[in-house]
Formats: sequence, C-alpha cells, structure tokens
Amino acid sequence: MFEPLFLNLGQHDALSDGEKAMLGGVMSLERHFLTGQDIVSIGTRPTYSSLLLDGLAARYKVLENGGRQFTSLQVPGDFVDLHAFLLKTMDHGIVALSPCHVIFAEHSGLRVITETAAHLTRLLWLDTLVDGAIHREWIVAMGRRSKTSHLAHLVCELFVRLQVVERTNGMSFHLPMSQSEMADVLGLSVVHMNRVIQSLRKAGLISWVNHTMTILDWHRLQEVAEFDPTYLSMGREPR
Amino acid sequence: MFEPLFLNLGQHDALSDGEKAMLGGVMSLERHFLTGQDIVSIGTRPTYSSLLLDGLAARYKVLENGGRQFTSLQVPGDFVDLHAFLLKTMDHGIVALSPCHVIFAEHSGLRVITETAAHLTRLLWLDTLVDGAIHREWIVAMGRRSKTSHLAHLVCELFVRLQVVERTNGMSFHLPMSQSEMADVLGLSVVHMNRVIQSLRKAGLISWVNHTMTILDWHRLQEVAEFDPTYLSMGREPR
DNA sequence: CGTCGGGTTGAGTCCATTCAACTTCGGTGG
DNA sequence: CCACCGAAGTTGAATGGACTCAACCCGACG
Repeated sequence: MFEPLFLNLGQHDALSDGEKAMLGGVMSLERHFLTGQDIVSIGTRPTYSSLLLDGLAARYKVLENGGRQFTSLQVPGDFVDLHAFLLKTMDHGIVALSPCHVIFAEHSGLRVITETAAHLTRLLWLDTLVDGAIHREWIVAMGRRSKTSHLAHLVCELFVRLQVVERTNGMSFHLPMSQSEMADVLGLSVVHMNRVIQSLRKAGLISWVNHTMTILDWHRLQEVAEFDPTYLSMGREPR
Repeated sequence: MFEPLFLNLGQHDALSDGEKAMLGGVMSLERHFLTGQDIVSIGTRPTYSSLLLDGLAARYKVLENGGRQFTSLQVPGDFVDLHAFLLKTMDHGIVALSPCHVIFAEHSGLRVITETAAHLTRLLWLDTLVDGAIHREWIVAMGRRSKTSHLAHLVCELFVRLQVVERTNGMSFHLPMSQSEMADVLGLSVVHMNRVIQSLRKAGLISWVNHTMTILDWHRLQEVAEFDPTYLSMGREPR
C-alpha cells in the first residue's frame, strides 16, 4: 500500500524494513478526494501531513485579481504537505487535479521519528529538499526559458518522477489535467498555452490526448528542454 | 559571531544555550569572498555547508544561451547550501554579490547533530523549509504578478528578512547589487528592469541609490506587492 | 583625460495577452 | 431520439507588454 512512498524515499538511499514499518506506523486515516477538492486549505494548521497514494495534486496560490499559480505538481509517493509538520501554518492550498487517494501521517508520529530514527528523519528531510530543488528548477524555467522549452522541461520532469514510482507506460503517462490548469503551471493565458502545446506537437516531440501524455522523441525533447535530471537527486547513496 | 544565525533560527523557536554551543561546535574554517566569486560551484560535492555571516549572495543557474537566473538571495544568517548536506551534489552555483564573510559547517558535524539533537535538527530542517516557501512565493511572483508587483514583493521580502537579522536601518537597507543582477532575479532584460524600477520610484514607493534601498511608503508598497509575510513563518512556537 | 561599468532613454520588433468566435464532445432532459 | 448545454480545445485579430538594438550620460578610476 505504501509502495509509492517507499519507491520515492528509497530512490535516494536504502530503506530498512524497520524504517518501512515505522513509516507505516505513523499513518492513520485514509481518504479519497474528488477532482477539484482541496486536500489542504490555505490558512489552516493541519496536525497531520498528507501522503498521496494515487492521483495528481497541485500546490497553488490565488492572487487578488483571481489569477492562480500552481507552485508544484504532486504525484503518487509525494508527501504533499510534509513541510506543514514544521511550518505549522499552510501558506498555500493543495488541490486534487484528479480523484486522489490520500493517507494521513500524524505530526505527533513524525515527531517521534525525529526523536528516535535519525536516518529516516534525514530521508524525510531530503524529500522536502528535493521539493526545493524542483522549485528552483521551475524558477529558472519561468525566468529564462522560452515557453516551449519550459513545457518540454516540465514533461521531462514529470516523466522521470513518475518512472520512479512506476506510473509510466513505455514513453507514456497519465496526465489528468486541462490546458487551462497547465496554463496555471507555466503562468500563461489559456490561449497561449494552447499554442505552446501545439508547437511541441507539430515538432513531433509529444502527443497529449485523452489525458495521456506520450513522449514521441525523448532525445530531442530533452534537448529543447535542456533537461538535466541532476536536481532530482536520483542516485542511491548514504544520506 | 554566530549572532545572525541565532537570530535567524531563533525567530521560529527558542534556541537553548546548549544548542547554540553545538552549532558553534560544528563550525570550522572561515573565509572571505570577493564580489563575483563563487562561494560554491555547480557540480561539486561539498563536505561542508556554508553559513553567510556578512554580505549578499545568490544561488543561480546558467542556460546554454548564456541567460542567468538567480533562484534565491541569501542574507546574513542564511545557510546558503545547507541542502547540500543531504542532496550531496550541487545542482546550481552560489555567487557573492558583495564581499562575503562565510564560515563552514562540516557535514560530519551536522550528521552528529541529526543523531543526537532532535530539536536542533528540526530547526535546521525548518530553515530549509522556509527556503522552499520563499521559492514558492517567487514562482507565484514570476507567473502571475505584474513586474512592478514582483519587484515590490521582493523589496518587502528582503526588508522583513533583513529586519530579523538586524540589518535594516529605519526603512532602509543595504542592497549591494546592480540593476542587471536584479534583472536576473526577476527574469527580465536590463532595459525593462530599469523601467520597472523607475515606475516604483515615480510612484514614490521606493528609493534605490548608492546600493541603499529605502522604502518610502511601506503601506502602499505592501499593497502593490500583495505582500503577506505568512510564508516566512516568523512566529516563535514549539517546532 | 580617456575609458569602462552602470544607468537611462528612444524606437522598432516580437511575444503574449485579451476578446471573440467557433468546434467538438459528452451529458442531460424534453 | 435528438435538441440543447457546458466544458474544453482551437483559431483569428487587435492590443499591449517585453525584448533587442542603439545611443547617450555620468561618475569612478587609471
């Protein structure tokens, strides 16, 4: 059941059986969310962190003019709000972009882990650090990449992240979001988002139909994106 | 000597004398960097993390076309590369934007802290989480704010962060960077950066001369920026 | 006294936005 | 059964924001 989490944490360093059991031990309630529902709402102070077992979710903020910006996409195996364990107050919301299966980890349990399981603590810390590394890559993409390169980069990133948790199918993966939601990832208008997608399609790099993204030319897509997966820290080494 | 670090970590929760001593204990070599020097270079695997005691530094990435994007600004009291403790390989560089006074913390020492001092470990973890929260706010600013609002937001953020480490002077603070460096923060061309700065000047919100930034109208600046400091987690509470 | 880095301004081009129309498709109700 | 509806995608045209290119100013410095 926690397989995606073990795959996610375990990609960086070996997880012992004891550590797996300990992680399982802090999990309590399970819950399903419908598309569009908030998994966590802005301004709240959750007493648990949410592990995404299945589905696609996103962190977001909304401005006064109504503009929405996603600040991350969360895939199965991601702790969508592990940072709330120490930050306490949610400064953003988290929304389900598809039906989501979530399980909660009580903060009290996480605290016990930090008191008694140093290596596991470091792996959880690392998980939030990779989050930060992804944020930095997104900042670079928003600031200095062309829009097509930005989209290409995002597709590369999602593919690699989903591969880790075994949610890819050949060169395809399920991407259950609309173009207007994608526009809120890249910070574009819907109309322009549509044109950017079409430029990658016409270049023969991707196909995206029926919520299925397929990479048609992995090599050239990586080139357009200048994609270097170093920032995802995928190597397994002592941490 | 470590005062800025204690102010920075201590803003979130009380630091005991023992914890302060422990932090002091992991510090080793000190070093000064000149403006423009790399404090940490991309691709390296540092065995220590760098604490900024004085000066202004920035994380950055460079694209193939030569474009540079800063992904964060670091002020005194910031661990500029604490994430390298667990991420291991630097996926970006860190450059001194002014003369910088830095002291190094050996990773072996940090590991001992994680094994023996759970509360202090959580505070260090928290430090990297605030980093991530700032990244998210930058993503929102780059994606959905107007350029003037983005700049206004950055000025608000820097002011508040510098206030914590007592580096403000009334409504002014030292900001030793050029407009072209600022352009690499916002992801703009130099020419347009200049025009955005002038629009805030003409609106009577800021003055920025001689590397000194002065906030002339804090209230209206916050309004233009839609600045809400929640994401900086400044309250002191048990963590 | 000349040069160089940083800042400023104008003009033209290109990118991204808005507004608006139209299509497709699945769902829903008369 | 089919007419209607709404959500999502697509396209065109006009506006406005951001870029490049280029010139010029200015103070610091050799």
